[in-house]
Amino acid sequence: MKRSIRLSDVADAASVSLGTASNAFNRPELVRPELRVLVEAAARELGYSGPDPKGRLLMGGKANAIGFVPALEMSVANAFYSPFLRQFLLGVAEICDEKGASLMVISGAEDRKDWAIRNALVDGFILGHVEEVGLVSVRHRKVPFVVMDLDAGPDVNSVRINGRDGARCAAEHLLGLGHRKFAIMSVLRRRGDSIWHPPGKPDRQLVASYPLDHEKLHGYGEALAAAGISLDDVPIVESYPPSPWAEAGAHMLFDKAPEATAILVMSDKNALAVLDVARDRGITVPDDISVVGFDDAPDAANASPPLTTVAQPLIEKGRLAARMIFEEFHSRHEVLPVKLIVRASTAVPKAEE
Amino acid sequence: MKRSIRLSDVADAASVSLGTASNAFNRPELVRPELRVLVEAAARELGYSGPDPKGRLLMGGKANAIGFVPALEMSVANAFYSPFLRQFLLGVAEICDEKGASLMVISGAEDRKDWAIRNALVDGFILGHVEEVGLVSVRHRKVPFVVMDLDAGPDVNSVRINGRDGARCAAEHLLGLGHRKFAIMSVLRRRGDSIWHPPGKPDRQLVASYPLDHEKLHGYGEALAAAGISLDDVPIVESYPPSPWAEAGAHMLFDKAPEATAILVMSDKNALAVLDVARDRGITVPDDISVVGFDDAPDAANASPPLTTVAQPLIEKGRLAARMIFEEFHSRHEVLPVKLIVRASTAVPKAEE
DNA sequence: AAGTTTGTTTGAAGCGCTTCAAATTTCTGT
DNA sequence: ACAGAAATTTGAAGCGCTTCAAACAAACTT
Repeated sequence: MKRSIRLSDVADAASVSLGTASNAFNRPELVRPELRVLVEAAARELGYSGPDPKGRLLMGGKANAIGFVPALEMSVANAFYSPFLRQFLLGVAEICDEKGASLMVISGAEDRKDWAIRNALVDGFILGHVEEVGLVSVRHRKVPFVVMDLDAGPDVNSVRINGRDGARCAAEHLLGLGHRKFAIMSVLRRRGDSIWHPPGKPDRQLVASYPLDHEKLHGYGEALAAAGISLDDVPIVESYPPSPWAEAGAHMLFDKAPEATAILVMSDKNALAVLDVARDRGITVPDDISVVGFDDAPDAANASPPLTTVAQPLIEKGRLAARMIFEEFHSRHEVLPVKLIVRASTAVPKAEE
Repeated sequence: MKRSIRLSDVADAASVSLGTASNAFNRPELVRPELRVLVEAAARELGYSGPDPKGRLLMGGKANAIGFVPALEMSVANAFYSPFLRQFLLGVAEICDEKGASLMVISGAEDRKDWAIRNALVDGFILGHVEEVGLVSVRHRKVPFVVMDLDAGPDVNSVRINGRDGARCAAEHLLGLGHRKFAIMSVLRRRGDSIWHPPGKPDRQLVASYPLDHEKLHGYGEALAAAGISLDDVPIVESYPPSPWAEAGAHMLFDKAPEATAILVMSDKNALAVLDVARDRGITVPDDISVVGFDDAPDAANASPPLTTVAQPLIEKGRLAARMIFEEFHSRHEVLPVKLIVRASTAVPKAEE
């Protein structure tokens, strides 16, 4: 097959003009039936099977697909592996089905993500937890896009959850139970050893966390402040959630902050690791220590003990993001509410002995 | 923005030829540094940010993505919802990551699937459990593709599991335990009431099942035949796996074939429903009846009782399929082995009373 | 200084298709 | 049978970019 057959070949073979051949395929009602038959016959004869989408695309066509860009440190596989992303993408997929559009998970290791975004054949983007670099590339594409859990300026569509609120509720719940000694576990964004932030230093900064986690930190801080506790006096550990890093972080927590009676964790993945490590060390949850997570991951409810956590409407988040693309919203900012789900990993603190 | 800026505008502004401008972006080493800077300046000036992939594509470019086409009756959401597809796609995604390609889940309700395939901007296709119609469209695209669990002729790449083998093992396992009274539950492909195939009629045909399920049926038949039991004498029910259809099928089974001591189920989703219904009806598995599934879905191991099933290497299947696309295999047919996983849903039959 | 090389830039020819104004044919009504 | 309306068809102009042979320049040779 030296050169593939194209529409003009078919047109010639059927002795009609290129325009008519095109219509025969795309707007058959405009061409006389007998001619249409002629064109179809010629096409069959030549082994031609409908216009190549590549050509159509150029002439102002849509790709009929939207792209999802995973966070910088993630890959395509994460979309099918991470329960978090899966739920979110389920929501996105629902809307895609509704609109008849395909969903493309954009590949690309960190250094190629930029290239991938610039070259993806899609009509719009949903950006996972991007950092600046992704934003720059996607802006260049001049297609609608929306970012998740990030305020990237007033002109950038975004869908976020109210992390601050959720965190506040979580902390208030524990305070209400009587806890006064806390420790916080945040999410380290990239693979690496857990980072320890000892209490007592004012204005500590998280090292490599998602912007949303900074919000959560404020939320915790607010609630604690209202109870007269300064965030500065609470130890914080940042841990990369995959095993074994999360476990290492949990150990760090138990080792360096043995006095804490309650742990505020910013992700269920980390929280579940805390539960595991606690069990290994013979620490009973919630009798010895309370743990509250964030996200309400699918397995949080089945953990032992079932995890108290802050649920976020992942599917709804996905739906909303997708709608923003398809309906070409502008400067739209949605902040979704979260909800504290009390399960069995929290209880009143053990009486001082 | 009346008309978006294009490469030729930049070329003009920088007073260089279109070709040079193109090179400045794509093969900078070919153009003198000072000129390159000039072009870049002009681009920045005009707000132009790199060649539009649409243009590039036409000139023999790759889309840098492969497409996955879900079974006719499925949608994009299934890719993130069904544990089966998710595992499979995880394997596909791994290879995509390796190759730096994106993964597109092709949308399309039944009547638009054809259109979607013909217009998807991808370099190759992986076809879920397609029926003929998908095959026809994808063939037209003249790009590499591979079909799953289907022998679509010697010239069509395929990745399959050895369903016959798996089914045979499952049946042999039950025969080995001493079972002689069987019932079979197959997978109805489309939404609809369960279909009952009473025993005794020779040459019964499944109504709307996957080709793979026909293979499985043969496998069951082989094993039974070796034990002197004719497949014709085994009742069969076909059920659509989602709730509540599977449950209805299970009820049908218990109602119409109460004598069976063992149920051979062709999918874990259906098998889990059988387990549920049995519990509801006060039938104890495996004491009263044995159940064996197929696929080893993620929750099969956590069912109560844990389900005996035939595991298939889903991830590996995905990897293999993806590799076939990227490495442009021709006429390659891989048949992957399956493995019986004995758990607690099977036991020796209850002694006759 | 004429003849080679080597390094750059240009111009034009596509890639495969859609669109639309203008030209042509067919149909209506009388 | 004929003007005017309606239905079809045509031809040409792009869509935005890449490629490649040819043209040109500057740097070497002998």
